[in-house]
Amino acid sequence: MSTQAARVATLLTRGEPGSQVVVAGWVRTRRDSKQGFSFIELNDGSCMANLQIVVDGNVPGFTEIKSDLTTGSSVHVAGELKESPGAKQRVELHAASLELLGTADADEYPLQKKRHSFEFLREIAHLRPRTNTFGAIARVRNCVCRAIHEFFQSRGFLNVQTPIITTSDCEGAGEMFTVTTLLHESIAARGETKVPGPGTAASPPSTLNFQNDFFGKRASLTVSGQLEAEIFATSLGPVYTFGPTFRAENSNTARHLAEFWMIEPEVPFCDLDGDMQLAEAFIKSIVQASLDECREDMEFFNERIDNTVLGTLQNILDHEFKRISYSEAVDIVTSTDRTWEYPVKWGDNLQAEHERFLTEEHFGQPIIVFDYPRTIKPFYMYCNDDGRTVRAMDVLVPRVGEIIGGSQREHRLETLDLRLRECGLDPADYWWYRDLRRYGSVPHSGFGLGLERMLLLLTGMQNIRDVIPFPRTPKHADF
RNA sequence: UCCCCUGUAGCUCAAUCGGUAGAGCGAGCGGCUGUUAACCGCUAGGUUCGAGGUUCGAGUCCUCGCGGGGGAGCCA
Repeated sequence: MSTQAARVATLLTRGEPGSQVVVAGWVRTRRDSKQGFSFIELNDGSCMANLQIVVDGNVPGFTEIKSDLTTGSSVHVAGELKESPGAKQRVELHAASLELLGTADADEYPLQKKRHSFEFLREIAHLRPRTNTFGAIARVRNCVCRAIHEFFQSRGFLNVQTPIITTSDCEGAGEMFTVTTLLHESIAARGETKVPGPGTAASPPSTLNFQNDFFGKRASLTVSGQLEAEIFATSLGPVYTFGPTFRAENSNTARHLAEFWMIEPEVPFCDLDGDMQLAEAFIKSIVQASLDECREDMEFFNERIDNTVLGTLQNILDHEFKRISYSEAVDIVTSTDRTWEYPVKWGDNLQAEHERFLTEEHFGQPIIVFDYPRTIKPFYMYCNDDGRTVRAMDVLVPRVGEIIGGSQREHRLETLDLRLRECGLDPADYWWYRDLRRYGSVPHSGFGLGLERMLLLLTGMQNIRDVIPFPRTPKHADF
């Protein structure tokens, strides 16, 4: 085991026939021949494809362990790489030695040599990365994360770490998870020594005095790093955050998670037009990187998950995102002869059915809707001169819907205070946010991209719970 | 949180009007084969999600609970 194993991906693409190599991974399937030799499909997660191992019956110890080389077992193999006479692979490994590292009882191992439903695999999230689909998702997700950093770093953006525990309420972003130690203290006060685990019927005190809490005031898990990102953007130039985000909404859909990852750029001296340009270039760069760097995985998604994926992505690369104002969007939706479950009028939120119609049918490509009514948007968005709209924008894409939400920020102190009060908020609570407007205020803009929604777009997967390794949703936080 | 659907073998699903529990895949065994979604034969595998109820009789009908899916709202 002292030898560093080669990766299957490297061997399949660049492995030299005749070279001595060592590999390690998990058996996907084994086929035995009458002559006593076997074919083993070995997967090590480095790529979709398996490496075919040919094991002759006279390999030391092979006949003894052969029956244990079942789907899911792990092995360490050394041998010579040879050109393969088979049509489906360029090279194969002829084993000189083969060591069984761990068995996987075929009667019990949940992953069979057959197709499983995603619902079933979600129940065995600790094993699903061993499947083709979830391996591909993990690799694409990794590629996307790298592409995101590269996009911003190459443009001089600074990566800023905004807090996960926060006492600022980014109004409009939804319910927050409270972070508290008061439960521990109340339990200690009752003379109990152990804190009940999740799911135990702990009875919290009827009233919580957060002045006695760890932070001396109510603290929560962040729903957005935007307000803090603005601090650095108005000091250091363009910045971006890339971190986990938490929403305690009781949302039970294929597009919502209680814990998800969000990327939030914030750019000083930038208006909404610049913000929209940045959003479009950003999405296109991620799409391009996935197609360039994960070709095999992307073709798998197109073949086995959703055969419109590659077409949709190419369409995204080939066209400018269509920009329409909220007012135009309402006009289009109301002037079509379709009947809507929820009729819209100016001032209403666009419903999912309207957004889908616009991006999937009417335009057939990603669109950016901008200048929304101020009454349906949060306090921090820049107020237009018309007195009734704010400089907000949503990027809508086919099948997924809203993938980016952003805005130009209100940088005029008087207008900000007006809006805070209009939204029923106390300007005093936002004293540091207001200071950014009192001292050297500048126009600035930003947006948030949901990483998992981006992955839905890229992979064609239907459920957001399947594009994050360990999904957290109401009633679900296993693994 | 609301509306609709659903829960049967390890997995995916059948089971007519309420009348003896079935198939495919997977697994085990055997056969065949430089194989590769392998193929052929045989075998095993069930508290039909749980608790009540209606009925001579419940997988099937009713009530409640729990789980899963789809849609909606909230949003990324």
